[in-house]
Amino acid sequence: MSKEITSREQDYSQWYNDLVLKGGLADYSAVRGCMVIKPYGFALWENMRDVLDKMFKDTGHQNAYFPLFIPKSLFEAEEKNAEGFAKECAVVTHYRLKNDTANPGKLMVDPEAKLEEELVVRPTSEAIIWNTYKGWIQSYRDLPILVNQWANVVRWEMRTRLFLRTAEFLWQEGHTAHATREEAIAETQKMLEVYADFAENWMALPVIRGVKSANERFAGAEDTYCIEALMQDGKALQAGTSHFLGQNFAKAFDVKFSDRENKLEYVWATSWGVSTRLIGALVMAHSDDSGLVLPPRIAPLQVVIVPIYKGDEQKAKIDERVLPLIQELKAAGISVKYDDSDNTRPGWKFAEYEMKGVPVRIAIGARDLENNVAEVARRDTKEKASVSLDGIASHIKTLLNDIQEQIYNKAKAFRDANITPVNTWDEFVSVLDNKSGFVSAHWDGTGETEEKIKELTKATIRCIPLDNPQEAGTCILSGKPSTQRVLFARAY
RNA sequence: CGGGAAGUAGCGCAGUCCGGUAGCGCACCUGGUUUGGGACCAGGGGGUCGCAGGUUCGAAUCCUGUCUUCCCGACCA
Repeated sequence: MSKEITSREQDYSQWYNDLVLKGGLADYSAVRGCMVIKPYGFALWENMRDVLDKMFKDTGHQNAYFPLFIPKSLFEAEEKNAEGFAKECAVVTHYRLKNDTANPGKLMVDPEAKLEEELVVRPTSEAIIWNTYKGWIQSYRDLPILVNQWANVVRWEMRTRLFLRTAEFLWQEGHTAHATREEAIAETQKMLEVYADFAENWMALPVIRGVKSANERFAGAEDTYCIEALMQDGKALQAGTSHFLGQNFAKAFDVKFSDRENKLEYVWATSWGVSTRLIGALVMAHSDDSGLVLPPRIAPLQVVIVPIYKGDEQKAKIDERVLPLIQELKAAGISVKYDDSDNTRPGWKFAEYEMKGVPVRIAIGARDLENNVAEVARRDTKEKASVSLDGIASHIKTLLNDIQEQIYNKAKAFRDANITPVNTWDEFVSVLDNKSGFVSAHWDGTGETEEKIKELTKATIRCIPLDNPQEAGTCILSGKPSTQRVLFARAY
């Protein structure tokens, strides 16, 4: 089967779909808007999950698990949050099916099994968690509560895209409770930094740390912090969010604690999450027209070895040299696969592993053995080099680190080259239409202006960068005075 | 949810207008030759034509409904 990939230039959306499908990450399913994550894609997610999970635990968090279903009355308790999600909630109304007597062999919803109270399938878990926290918290001695859960959530999206926006997706959601405002804000910022660290150092994805405008804020939050990444087509993608929830949920669920002076106070809250959407970001940030390009630190498979031989005798000699090499690489903590299957030829394997984004390929043939070398090819640049078999394991280890760094540097150079400061409306529109990427511009700080800009250009404020330099200027649309630039972009 | 397109073997497609034995390439199986960028020869298997109704002697083909996907829009943390 030939697996041609649509080029980015020809059709960026189709290129993305081709990569996800042909790279073996995911498949469509029989359920509208829901995808099947295939073993290779799930292995990638597991690697990401494991790293993040360790980071959460290293910062004092513990995992727990809360129910998938949320009684409607709990869900609606925090009004803004409920309102924000209401339009995309799946709702369970019945608990039983029965045989359809009018239609033999078919089932129907049993009208007598209607639920007394409908259950909302969680689009996020603040409600059920804060309802639970009420029972866990009495005194300041019970705080902080630092809990995370790995879960699936459902948001009934109108238009879905593999990994980027699906009706059901996997994520983690951290939910913490604190005695003071300051501590909660510090937690929000700390977790944002964990996300940024993960994105940059593991996914090789440069991100901008920032705060959302009021319009883009999480429903029910006082402040939403985010990391924003730039894709190769110049569109921005929100890669993670961390919310300072103030006392909104504590008030909605009546969660109070006695402080040291025995005064009753409402608890301060945060929540933060990243999802399988990160896989979409990974694909779009690094890959090329030959397939996926995965950063070595989270690639499901770091090295593939392809033998090239004529006849069993040569194959045996190659095995003799390769098997110890595999042990050596594994001992160095490198994941490796020896693809000596005989049903495809080397050229096919080369193309296949390029499609799957395996960072390093080693090809070994009879000629190489004579010269005590192997051909080492790196996926990111497709450069090939002849490398001595003596000490090749340490060479590979260095190479993997180098690839990780190069991928990051390349993405960062692209990102930095696509943050364009503008001072006039004409420039603003022109950059969005002709260059795209982030546009750094003055904004008067009002929701009305932001909304108007969105209507006119489809660009939204992605974030107000943290540590943003303050400078006097005038809003590109309204001309009103502004104290700082913010980042606009068209986004996923 | 609106507009457009598509669904026929695992994948990519032809056949549909004009109803009459379901085809091609790749993949798969067997045997052989091969193996440094998607090998070749010979033989072989596999499809209730997305699903459900309808029209007809007869439906992949015509009609109705429905599901899934893609593109564009609306919506979206």
